[in-house]
Amino acid sequence: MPSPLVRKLALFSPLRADDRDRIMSATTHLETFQAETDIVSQGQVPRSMFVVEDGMAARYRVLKDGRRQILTFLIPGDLCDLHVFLLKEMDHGIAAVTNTRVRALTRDRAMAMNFQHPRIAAAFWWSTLQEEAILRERIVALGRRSARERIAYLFCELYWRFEAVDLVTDHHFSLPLTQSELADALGLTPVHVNRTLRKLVAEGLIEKRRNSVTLLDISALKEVADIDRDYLHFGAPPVEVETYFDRLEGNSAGEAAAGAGSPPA
Amino acid sequence: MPSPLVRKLALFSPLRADDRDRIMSATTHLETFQAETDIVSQGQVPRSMFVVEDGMAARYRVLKDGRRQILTFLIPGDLCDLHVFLLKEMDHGIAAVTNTRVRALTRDRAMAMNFQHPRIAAAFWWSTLQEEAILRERIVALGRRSARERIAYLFCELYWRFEAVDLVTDHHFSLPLTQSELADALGLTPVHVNRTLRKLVAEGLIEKRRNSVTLLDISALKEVADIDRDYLHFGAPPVEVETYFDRLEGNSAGEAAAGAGSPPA
DNA sequence: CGATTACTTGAGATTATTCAAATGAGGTGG
DNA sequence: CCACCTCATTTGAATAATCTCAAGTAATCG
Repeated sequence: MPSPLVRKLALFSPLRADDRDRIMSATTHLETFQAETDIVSQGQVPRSMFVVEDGMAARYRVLKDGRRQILTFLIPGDLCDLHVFLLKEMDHGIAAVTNTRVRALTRDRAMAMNFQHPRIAAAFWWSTLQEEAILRERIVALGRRSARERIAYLFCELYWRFEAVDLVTDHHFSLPLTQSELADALGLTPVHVNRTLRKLVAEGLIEKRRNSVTLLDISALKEVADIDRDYLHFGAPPVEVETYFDRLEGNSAGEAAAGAGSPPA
Repeated sequence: MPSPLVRKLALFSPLRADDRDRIMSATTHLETFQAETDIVSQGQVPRSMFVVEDGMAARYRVLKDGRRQILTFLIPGDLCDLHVFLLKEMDHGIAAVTNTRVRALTRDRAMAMNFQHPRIAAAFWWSTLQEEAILRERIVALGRRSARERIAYLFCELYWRFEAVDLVTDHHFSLPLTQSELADALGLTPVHVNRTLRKLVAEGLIEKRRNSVTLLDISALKEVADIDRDYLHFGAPPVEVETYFDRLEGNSAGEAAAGAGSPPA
């Protein structure tokens, strides 16, 4: 049984078996966080990065007066704060939404993998880019989509992301979020989320149980939200990337970090 | 006269003189884009990445029915789509807001610099991380801040970013955005931007001319928006980063890409 | 079972939008 | 220099979306 991380990376990255093994063996340490607790706190200097094994977490920020905005949800397979070693402190927090298990990865090991194994660096980078694309889509949603469209959008996104790590069965996936949390993610009020949600239910587009959803009509939801799966950038990287790594390994297995600042073209 | 890129990188990155030279000499090709034209279009497969030399550009997405959301503004010194070589097509477009000059950087050169010079890779990465932080802050603004707070937030952000590349004099900087563009960035209507803007003017917090703003009372604006400069992550990286690179160069000037998957600790 | 938390529903208040029209600034050609 | 044009800004009034407050219902947990 491959970890969700490996499952997700397999969808896009130029990783090879040995790199996958490296990642696997660097992330053996499992840690569990109770629901509602911080995995990383805002302002903290993080000591390690991690991969979500199961459960669900959320990046969030709170304003002084208590208003909260959930920035992203982290689901199994998501790499988290790979990069953080370059920054001094977290500008947001990460909290477990449900009980969540994560695999920790120390700063040192992450840096070593990142700077010594180009294919791993590329995979890490792809992951960051997907995260960025997810943030952009959220901005579009909050800035220009109605409440109804926002819910449709978020459900589509989560559906596709869960699907990518094999956690969807028959259009149904686990979604342990309260309406209040949905509201904080979508820039709405819990009350308004409630009304809008149950309108979608009434129309037969979705089915909502306490800890899960079923998307009964995905193409209708896509239509409502005006969204397409492409922004998640699943799918193999461009061929040139593979070519590039082959060339890099071919001509410099032992000197990739040396000169050669100029390109072959 | 250093380019704005180098000026910006100097604020945080572990780059050394030789790396800076590499970047400079890889980005000699200047290109000009007229206002309102696309620098990169949505759906396009980008052939190169670039650095903004002067002018202003915006990442944006448009929905089928014409609603537009501006995601980020690109100002001089901003590195743009470093990463893009890993992805197949753009999920958004980048348009020049005013006449804008950019320095192009081919895919090959960018990949070479990124994978063969760890300090450059780190600088690129930092830049991506800052971009991500900017996106997060925008999400907080659109999701949980009022119109008034959003404008205050955006002006603070641009102020700090322009300041970082020495483009602020006496609390005053160039801002060639129409109220309509501001609206598309902030998830509001032009009309509402107008009213809110002139309230801020009336209160003496800002001064707005056709193509520029003066922030008359930044601490009041920060208060209004409940925002702090820290999220932009300007400032030197943590010491461990510098230590890491020293070690990396010390023990493997010519074999950084070889084995050594396990960390020293 | 009682306590707590999540969800549901209603009614009125707000914020921001839409539509429409007027004003102002900058540029162009005569 | 003026008449004219265009585009951005400003203002007004009516409307729609969403929020707030408040109360009630269902579900969960010890």
